[in-house]
Amino acid sequence: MSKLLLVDGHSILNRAFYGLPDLTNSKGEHTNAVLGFINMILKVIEEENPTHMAVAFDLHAPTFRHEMFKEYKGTRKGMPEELRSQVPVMKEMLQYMNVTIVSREGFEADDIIGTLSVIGENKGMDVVILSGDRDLLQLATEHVRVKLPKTKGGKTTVEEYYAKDVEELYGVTPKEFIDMKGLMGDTSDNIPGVPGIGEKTAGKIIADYHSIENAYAHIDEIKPAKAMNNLKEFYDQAIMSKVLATIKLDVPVKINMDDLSYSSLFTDKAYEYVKALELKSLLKYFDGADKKIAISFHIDYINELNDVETYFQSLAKVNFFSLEVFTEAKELIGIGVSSEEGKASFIPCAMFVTEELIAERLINIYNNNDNLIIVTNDLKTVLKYIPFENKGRIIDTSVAAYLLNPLKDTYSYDDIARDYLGLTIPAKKELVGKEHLSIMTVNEKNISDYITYKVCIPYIAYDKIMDELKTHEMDSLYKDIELNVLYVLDHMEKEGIRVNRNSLAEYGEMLGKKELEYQTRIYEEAGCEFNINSPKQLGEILFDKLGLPGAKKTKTGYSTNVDVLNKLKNDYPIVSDVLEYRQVAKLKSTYADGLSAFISEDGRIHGTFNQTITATGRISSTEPNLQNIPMRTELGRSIRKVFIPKEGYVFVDADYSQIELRVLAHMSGDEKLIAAFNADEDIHAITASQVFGVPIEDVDSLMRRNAKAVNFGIVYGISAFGLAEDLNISRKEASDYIDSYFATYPDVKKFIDDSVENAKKTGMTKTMFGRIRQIPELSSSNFMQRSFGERIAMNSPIQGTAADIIKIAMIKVSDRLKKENCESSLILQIHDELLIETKEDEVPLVKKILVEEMMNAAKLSVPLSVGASVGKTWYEAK
DNA sequence: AACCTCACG
DNA sequence: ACGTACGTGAGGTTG
Repeated sequence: MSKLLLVDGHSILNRAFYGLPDLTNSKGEHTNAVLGFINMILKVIEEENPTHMAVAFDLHAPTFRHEMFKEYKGTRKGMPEELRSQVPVMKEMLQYMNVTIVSREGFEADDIIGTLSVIGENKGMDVVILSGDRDLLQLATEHVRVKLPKTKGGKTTVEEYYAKDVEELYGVTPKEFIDMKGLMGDTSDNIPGVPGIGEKTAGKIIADYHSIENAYAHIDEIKPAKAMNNLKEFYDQAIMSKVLATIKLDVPVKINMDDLSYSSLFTDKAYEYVKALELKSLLKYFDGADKKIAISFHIDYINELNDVETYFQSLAKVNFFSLEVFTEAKELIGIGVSSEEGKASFIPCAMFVTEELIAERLINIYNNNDNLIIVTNDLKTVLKYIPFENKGRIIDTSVAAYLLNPLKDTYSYDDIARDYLGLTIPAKKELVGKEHLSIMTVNEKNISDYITYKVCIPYIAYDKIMDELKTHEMDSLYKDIELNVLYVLDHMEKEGIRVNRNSLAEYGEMLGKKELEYQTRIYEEAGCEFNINSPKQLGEILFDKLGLPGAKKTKTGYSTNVDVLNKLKNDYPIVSDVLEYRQVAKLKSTYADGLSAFISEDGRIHGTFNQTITATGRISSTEPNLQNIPMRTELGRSIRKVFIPKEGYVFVDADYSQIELRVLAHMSGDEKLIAAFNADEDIHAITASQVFGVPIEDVDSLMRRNAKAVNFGIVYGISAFGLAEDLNISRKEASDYIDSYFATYPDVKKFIDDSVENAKKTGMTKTMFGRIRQIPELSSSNFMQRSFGERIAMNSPIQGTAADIIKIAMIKVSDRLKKENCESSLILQIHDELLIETKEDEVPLVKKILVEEMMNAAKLSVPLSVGASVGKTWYEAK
């Protein structure tokens, strides 16, 4: 079956332009729309496998009936030059890519697409139309499908419509859709329609009467009366609107379908042009073809114990190999090794080849060859099965790739291959999908491919990725901090934290009772039963049924968050009950019930600490999240009583005081802020005293509260709006606070200005220890996005440096515990806090180690203050 | 899957 | 005019 792909050129280019951040190459040419367009059609081509393809463009600048008009009409500035310049570039690129461009004097792209779709359909082809313009929905039939890409929150989803889908959505057929448009009009397309008839009424009328003409014939039946009268009066205008809205299907295109037959886009000429435009991310498609041929992948299975032993003997002689573990439900299925480009060996874990044997042999090999370097893409998981000692000779490519670009969601082998080798390798999901990975399935073609790629890619990518780290001056950050902290995290995960199961269950029951009490009261106060957990239902009860004031809207309905409810709670008992209910419901579901599901057989919770998630360099914690255990309210905080040390042990907990503000003082070099910290007093009070110019003893609680909010604001990337929101004051007042803050600490002002300026110049921020974070938002043409980028530029160096420092502290603490032969273990990190399960007789030593190593983790121009305390539960130790 | 809400630093 | 404080993860509802 042949398939015709028709692309609405201007419309898709337009979508790409507004959907992507501005992108310029070294010659200053804007290229985002071209890049987005190509990516879009590549994706569609991959999905659809068309046999024929054409792109339609309007011959002149788009006319009134075109989508693009909508976009630039809004600003009344015409098509932005950044986009205009990309139109001829795109056309040229398409020529090089063997894609036929169809344009015709006097006709719009819509009309050409409509005509071609009819021709294609008549020839018995499947037709796919790609456009950003909903008007093209009128072209949908049983065999013509319209694809509408939508960008929502940076992600592109594609809606697809056959005729029946249009009917389902609008209740009218695609042909009737034109009549509907004739009635409702379209201001952005200059289609007047009938006044007073909107989408709803139009849809209903056309659903009932199927055309404007027929509706007019039954004009007396039309409801509501307003619509009837207006249709009477504006009938001619309605008919004219219908004509305007109708896409022509009979353009004399003089195109032979054979001319549109699809062939590879990746021609030599296209390659040259892509290179000239510096569309780096596209080069892989051209390179990819070459490299795929250059590297052939192969896998061997080594099953028998004898062969395995022989293999390990040979492995002991090489100085470099990659290693991956393969597991199912936490059980080791086997290991994969590559010591030659593209060649993988798989050793299944079965019979005499036990997990222990594999681990023992590999550790031996590692320990007996000081020149050996092992590379893997997931070292922390490897360590769970093969507990290598940290000798600094095992490299984790995923952590390296994270340092090079911390903004990505995943750093799997396919990501590494794409980003560092320009290779397109199928992802695990494509190869394995939901299939079970097990000893039984490892020989299946798709699964053995998966194993091969996963094992081979780190081996091949190692050089490139280490080079990149050097180029970005992050080799020390990587080897001295990240690779070491990885072992600490591994240790923390293995240790876990002990939880008192019974106390946790009791805590949950207590919350359950409270939850029920509040629920009953709320139902009474509301006069009906409803789902309090549903913001939608709650909002309707509070603001519609009970008519409470202060309703704020979110995208989907009323906002019912704490800020809104807190303002109402004193006047309305139901609101304070809802707040209480929310609190206990949260504590019960997330913490009491949530945590108990994670308690292992050993009575401990072994969470995961993620090293490659955050944009700033912090660690994150999942399954469960042990970094957001309640603290701020007494009821919540009391859950910390169920976290207990093992027999003969206690907890020692230490945290940094105001580490981010101290980092700010150091990085900005602001004398006065540094002096404030050297005074070793309440920093918010001193700030208040300095900003408001009063002696510290005269600082009242309001002044301190304001100063504290400004301090936070500075760290978050100050904005008058945000501060005003937080303090519930006007923007003017907030702005005055900020001004006086900056007047007091001029070098802080200079520092954050420099941070933003530098980030705009380089596209990224850097921490004291060289950790980078790209900020694509900074080059956005969207004000909000750009402002967000600026705040990120202010915050990331500070939050990131603090993250670097605590990572250093973790390594130093952990090393020191080992050096002093302690049996105590670091078990949790909560951003500025470390928790050590401490053997009772080691308490004084552990306390000393924690405070010393945390304080000495970095040398700043202000002291790093650390507080430590001891307790029989986490609750007591805080 | 998207959204809201809320727990932590 | 734009309409948000920075960084996370999890549970619940809803479409």
